[in-house]
Amino acid sequence: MLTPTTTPTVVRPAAHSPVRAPAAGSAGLSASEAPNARHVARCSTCAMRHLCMPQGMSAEELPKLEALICRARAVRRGEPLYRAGTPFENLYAVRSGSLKTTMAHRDGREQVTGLRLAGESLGLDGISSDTHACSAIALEDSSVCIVPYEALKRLCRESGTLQERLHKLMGEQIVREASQMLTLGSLNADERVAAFLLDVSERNAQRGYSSAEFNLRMTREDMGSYLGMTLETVSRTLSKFQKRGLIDARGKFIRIVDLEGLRDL
Amino acid sequence: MLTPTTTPTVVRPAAHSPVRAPAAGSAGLSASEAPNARHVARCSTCAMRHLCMPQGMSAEELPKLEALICRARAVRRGEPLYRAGTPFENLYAVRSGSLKTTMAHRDGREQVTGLRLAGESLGLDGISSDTHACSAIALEDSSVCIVPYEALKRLCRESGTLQERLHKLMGEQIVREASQMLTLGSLNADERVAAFLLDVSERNAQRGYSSAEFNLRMTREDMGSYLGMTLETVSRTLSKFQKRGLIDARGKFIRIVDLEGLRDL
DNA sequence: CGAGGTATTGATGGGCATCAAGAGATGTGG
DNA sequence: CCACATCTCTTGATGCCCATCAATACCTCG
Repeated sequence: MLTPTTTPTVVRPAAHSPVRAPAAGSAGLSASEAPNARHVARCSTCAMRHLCMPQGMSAEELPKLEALICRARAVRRGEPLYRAGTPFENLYAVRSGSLKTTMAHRDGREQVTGLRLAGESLGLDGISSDTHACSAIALEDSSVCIVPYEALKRLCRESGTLQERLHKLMGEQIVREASQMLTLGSLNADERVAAFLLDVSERNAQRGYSSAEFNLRMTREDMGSYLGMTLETVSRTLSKFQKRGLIDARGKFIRIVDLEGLRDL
Repeated sequence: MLTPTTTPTVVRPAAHSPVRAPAAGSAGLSASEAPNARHVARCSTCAMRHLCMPQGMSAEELPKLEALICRARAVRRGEPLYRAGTPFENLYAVRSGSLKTTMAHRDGREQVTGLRLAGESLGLDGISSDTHACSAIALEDSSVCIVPYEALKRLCRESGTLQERLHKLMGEQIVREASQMLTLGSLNADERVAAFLLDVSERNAQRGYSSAEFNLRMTREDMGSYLGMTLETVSRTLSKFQKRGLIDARGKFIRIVDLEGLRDL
């Protein structure tokens, strides 16, 4: 359902990336992105039937689902997919690229509350009040699948499998956020940065990308904001990890050298 | 649905509370708790039809819903309603009393991740993996309504209203947790404590209790854990607020004197 | 190439953790 | 009902982690 039509077999090399991540895995799905059809593209070779409903959805339900989700939208780096305060209509799944979610305090202070990588879902923050509580900003030129919420809800009433998927998706976000509360509330700077790197690594692995190296498109400031610390402390911590031989960081490209070492912080 | 059969008109005086909170509001619902029927009690005078589905549920759907939810469970202070790692089967709604949710880090460090007051729901942390990610511990002798999740899911497919309610409930938790991430990541000690007091105050108001004064059954340590600081800092901060005339705190009983003052921190 | 955003590294100070001691609250058993 | 043990809270003294300020180097893109 909210698994997008992305290409988990290939680590998309970043424009201007100093180092290229090698391909990893091989799920045998062909890419389907149409980078030139900018704002609305059909997911024609949509791999949905493989990716979205792995656990048995009846044959008659499938076409409805595909009809629902087969729209895509491109978002340029720095641009919002949606803004806090705007009406909630759609859920999204990241097809390619990555986005950050941010939330603002009453006084205007803004904080990064989440990072969404290719294959992950987006927009659940709008369900509670029909208005988005967060903004979603592209960290690089990205593409998302659009899932109209009202239509999805209707489908969920017809398909228990789909309902189950949606519930799990929400449940996962609840647990992920609680876990981030732990990070922010209990860990020191080193532990926070390590936890973050391990989290991204693991999520990459889950989507079929490399768990050992990746391009983190967030700035140090974004990371700091997400981790409740300053960009300087993030930078210092990464340098320290580098000196200790835990990671190999060159700007936004990060290679994890000693996974266990990071876990043992 | 997950609004329990509680009595929002009366502030239940705490045993051993030095000060009694006055009654507030008057929704005209009679209390229905049976404190002696310890472990399983029928919510016989269940006020569900008033509280749970305020936004139009069809007459034929109601009986099913009542049949589903009409079980209660008592939890003694300090006892778990459920523990992290145990199988997920039910959602809960707090009928009376209050509970904290806690989550443990890999190394065993435990942190309070939430506070649930009478009228609030509990257990969503189990949906994602069929296993609870958090533990729920009673802060005082409490009573909860039990809502079997599988049965609820089935009902949600028959009733769009119910489906909507469940989605909103999950969405609200997602936003609430994101908001707590802001608190932990961006605010200093004073601001955190103020934000917490204001949050509890507002939630009390929403449920028909007093927003100006309440018994916070958490210890200073629980509060500190929830707010990412030490119990000493919590205590100092409350004392400081007291000196400034912002609150009147006597142990666990707290009266908010200057709401605006707290907001303006 | 040059400008603006981004990252690194150093020096300094403050906010909050930590350690400590004592007062108060709570629950129990005689 | 009181005495005692235990938990909880308050307040003080000290030190450390990380924010802040600052300067420079580095990317990245027009």
